[in-house]
Amino acid sequence: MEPIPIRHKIRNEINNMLKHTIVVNRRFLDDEQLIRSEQLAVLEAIFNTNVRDSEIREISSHFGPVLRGDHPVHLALWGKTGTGKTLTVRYFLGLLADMCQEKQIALRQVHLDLSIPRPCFRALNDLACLLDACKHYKKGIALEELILRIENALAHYHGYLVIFVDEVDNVRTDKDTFLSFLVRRLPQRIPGKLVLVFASNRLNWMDNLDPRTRSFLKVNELIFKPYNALDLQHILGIRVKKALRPDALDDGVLAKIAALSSRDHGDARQAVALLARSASLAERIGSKINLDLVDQAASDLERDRYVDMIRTAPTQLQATMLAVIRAFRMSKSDKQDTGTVFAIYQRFCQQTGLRPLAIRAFRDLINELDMYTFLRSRVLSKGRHGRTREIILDLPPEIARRIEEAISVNFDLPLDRHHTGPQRKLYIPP
DNA sequence: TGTCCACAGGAAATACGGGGGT
DNA sequence: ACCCCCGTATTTCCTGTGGACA
Repeated sequence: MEPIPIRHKIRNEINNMLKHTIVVNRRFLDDEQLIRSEQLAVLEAIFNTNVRDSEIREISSHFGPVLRGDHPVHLALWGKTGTGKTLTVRYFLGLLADMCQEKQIALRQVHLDLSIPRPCFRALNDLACLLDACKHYKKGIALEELILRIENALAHYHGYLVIFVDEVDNVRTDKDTFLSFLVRRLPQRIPGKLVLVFASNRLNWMDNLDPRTRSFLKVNELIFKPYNALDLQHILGIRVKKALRPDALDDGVLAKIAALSSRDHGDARQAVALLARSASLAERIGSKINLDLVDQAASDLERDRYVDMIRTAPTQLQATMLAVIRAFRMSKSDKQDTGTVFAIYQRFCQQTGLRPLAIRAFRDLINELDMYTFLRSRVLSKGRHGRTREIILDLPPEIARRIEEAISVNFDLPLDRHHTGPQRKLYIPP
């Protein structure tokens, strides 16, 4: 007698869900799941609404001379994340490669993606891999050796070589070495025609560069403006058409998503993510996507961003964050200083067996948390009572609680008492 | 006016572990 | 197997400092 009602229940449940299906084709809400041709189709649809028209025209005229056999100067692109630099350039370079092939012009293009920060060494290593010059090394090989291998790999190539350096300013240690190699040394050592394309999200990334490199660097600059609400509406509209049922949206939902996204970043990827999240919330409660759901989705996304970040962060950074949270919980004051938080951190280390860091390193961790907006801090002098960094935690309590949870889970696991493992930098989701 | 607190944060030194060369 | 080099994380050492208080 038991199984039948359950079967009914399940059947009802599923039917109910199907009835409320909003997402017809989920893949179009997530670029990662699209195959290349679909990505290009979406991209072309976007370009066809004239959204990145002027930028494409500029890039075309920059590279046009290649088809005549001329050698264009380098190109520097500036624009915030999610303004389509990467996609536009890759799309364009793919097209250019095709055209060159038709005309029997040798052109090789590589995409050096530095979207996660890495030191000069890693960056060069990646480049070497892209050029099939060597395998991936972790350490232990001299920079000079890497450079020689890259040069050797290109020693007999006479055509064009376009290197698209994505997010240049993510080269942390020794950006000068990296760029001076690309800009000054490489062109002189290889017979091919080198064209560099730099993309960056800081306008002034060239300012604090070795002056010798800068004077060597002849570039054409191009700025990608953040998408405005209207552009975003176009972009979202295309996704909606491909992914959702036609009547799934309330009036004004698209406009609201576009407005929210353009207000605080103008990032198309985040706008699409917000749409996707709203859709899945709507599906769960079986309604259309309405304005309230958009708000809720926005706050969910923010929460997830923090929690994901802290979960993938190095152990010591997690411990620091936990110490900060505990400090606030214990004192009820809305301000804390480095000393007190450090004491709490040390006690925490004692309890869990984590090897405590010295105060100097701890201060750097606090700064890192500040950078990623887990907290706010500023140096403050209290006269006789010394000077300290005042720490303010202004995360919504709900988010703070989730963060604490995520960290605690991590520390419940048995710990390596002599943990001295290398500290990874915080992973920033693209 | 000078003192002195309680740190900030730069620089140099050290520790560490991977990896090539032999 | 051994040595040495390298990049990176962390420590040690150090100088600097805004302003309340005497």
